Amino acid sequence: MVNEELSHIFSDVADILEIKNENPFRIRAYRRAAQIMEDLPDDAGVMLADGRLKQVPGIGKDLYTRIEEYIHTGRMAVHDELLQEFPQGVLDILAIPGVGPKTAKLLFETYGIDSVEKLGASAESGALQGIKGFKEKTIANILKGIALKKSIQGRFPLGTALPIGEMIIQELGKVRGVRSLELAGSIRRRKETVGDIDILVVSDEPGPLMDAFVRLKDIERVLSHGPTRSSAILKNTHLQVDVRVVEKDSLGAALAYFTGSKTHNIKLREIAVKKGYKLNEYGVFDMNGRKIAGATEEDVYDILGLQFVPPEIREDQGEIEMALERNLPRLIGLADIRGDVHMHTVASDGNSTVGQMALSAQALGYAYIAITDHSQSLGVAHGLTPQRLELEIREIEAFNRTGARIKVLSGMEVDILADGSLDMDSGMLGRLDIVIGSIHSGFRQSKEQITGRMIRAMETGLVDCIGHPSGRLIGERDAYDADWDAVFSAAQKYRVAMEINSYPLRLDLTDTMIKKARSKGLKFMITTDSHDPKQMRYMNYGVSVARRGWLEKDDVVNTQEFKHFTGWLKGDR
DNA sequence: GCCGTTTTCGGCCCGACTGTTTTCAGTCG
Repeated sequence: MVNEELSHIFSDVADILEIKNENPFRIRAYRRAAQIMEDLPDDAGVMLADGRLKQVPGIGKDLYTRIEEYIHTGRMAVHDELLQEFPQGVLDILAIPGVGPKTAKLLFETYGIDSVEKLGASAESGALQGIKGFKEKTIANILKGIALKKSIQGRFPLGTALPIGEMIIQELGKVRGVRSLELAGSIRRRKETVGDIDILVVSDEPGPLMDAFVRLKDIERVLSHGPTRSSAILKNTHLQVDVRVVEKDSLGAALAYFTGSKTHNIKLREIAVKKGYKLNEYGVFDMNGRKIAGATEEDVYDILGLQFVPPEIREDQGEIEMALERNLPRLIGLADIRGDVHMHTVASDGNSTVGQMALSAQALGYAYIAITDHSQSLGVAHGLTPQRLELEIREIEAFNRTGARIKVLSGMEVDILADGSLDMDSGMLGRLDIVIGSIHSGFRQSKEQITGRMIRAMETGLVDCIGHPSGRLIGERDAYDADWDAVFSAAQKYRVAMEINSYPLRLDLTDTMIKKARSKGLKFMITTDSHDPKQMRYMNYGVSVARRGWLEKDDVVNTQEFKHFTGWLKGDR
């Protein structure tokens, strides 16, 4: 994906400029560009072609030209030239925790160390002894950093990090003197992957709290241990956890600061400066240094003249401008979901019966669910033949006669076959309350094939919703290469909803694709795709993604009460 | 390198921890 390539290149350029001790604001411009490329709502090449790239804030004349150059030639001269001066190995060294630009430069220019391997060998052989600023601890830290880097590859899925963060919060909550604990950082923004876990604590006894944290049994290594801030690496996952103690009357400012995103924060600070204030993690201060806000996040946003911005959309994607106009969307919440309408039973690859799934959903407060087992071509999942689907429909009808409060809809997650046809005869599908069409095979088809395939499925008029539309699995499989403009336009034409699949490794559609789909007027269904009653709890992940995609209650069909939801399914769209 | 109802030049966000420093630089978030 060209956006990721550009992000890496800009990040490399920023790194080398930093090693060269260049103008820090020029470096920041490149860093920001790297972030912007990652968050772009569409392919940079497409946005270049249709003129939208020119409008992107933070991409000025120079950066625009460089992006253009890369898209047309596959290279960027400034990047190539800088790599001539400082080879890739130096950038790898810079990526080691504890090694910054100054150290990398010194090691390379004075000692010719241009790879992590050489650095490791020099550290072990004692060759680094005697270099100014290098004593035993520094050298030991470099070796630890190299080992750590090897063990940590990339980011962690939200579904991994969030439960761990909540578990640590629970543990630390038992420590004497603790008044409140909050997750901050990208985990609070509910980004689909997170780099680390940030926790803020208000405590009457910070010292013991910090001691308790670094002694947690799940901690493998303590990186730092101070009176107000400590960092450690967890066993097994090698996730980094940062804990900070803040004063009660600074909690709001600290939450805002440590929740980020970085670009959102910088904008907030700029607004503060324009008003003659100073904003830091302790509060908002007037020109006399008097604190005028900080206890709650609401106060901080309010005194800056902004509407409160929900954490999930603090990505500097226009939310600050809208908050200034008090025009933010009212984001959907978990409590708005009335029914979970994509789940499996023992009939295909689930592990519970219709009744068990239904009663579990009822306990969660839902008014309705839909049973949507797989179709027959998905042999590995024991997909249903028409005869077995017939039996399942009867089983659902029988459950609905038991007098249970919850209503069960009959449905199917029918495979969209390689040619775009559906894996079940249309007569059967027509009898069902809800049909989700999904792709489970032929992921590597060409862009034209995949796009045409999805559109043909929608043209049948039998599909209510496209399941896990992009097909991506976080960290395992990229989204299909489809023409999403064409797919979403077809979905709009045929009034087909897009699923937001809450399964933690899917989270599909993604936040940026949701924004794009919504801009075409599409509706959504947030579902869990549960194969077990426990998995119904994943709904909060899907809702988080929807919030990151700026969705409101009315954008999501399964927020409607039963009568209206079934009305929508019957064609009242 | 970006950006602009005060500016096309001169601004651009802020603090904690570590290690080695006897007063601070480097790194990180």
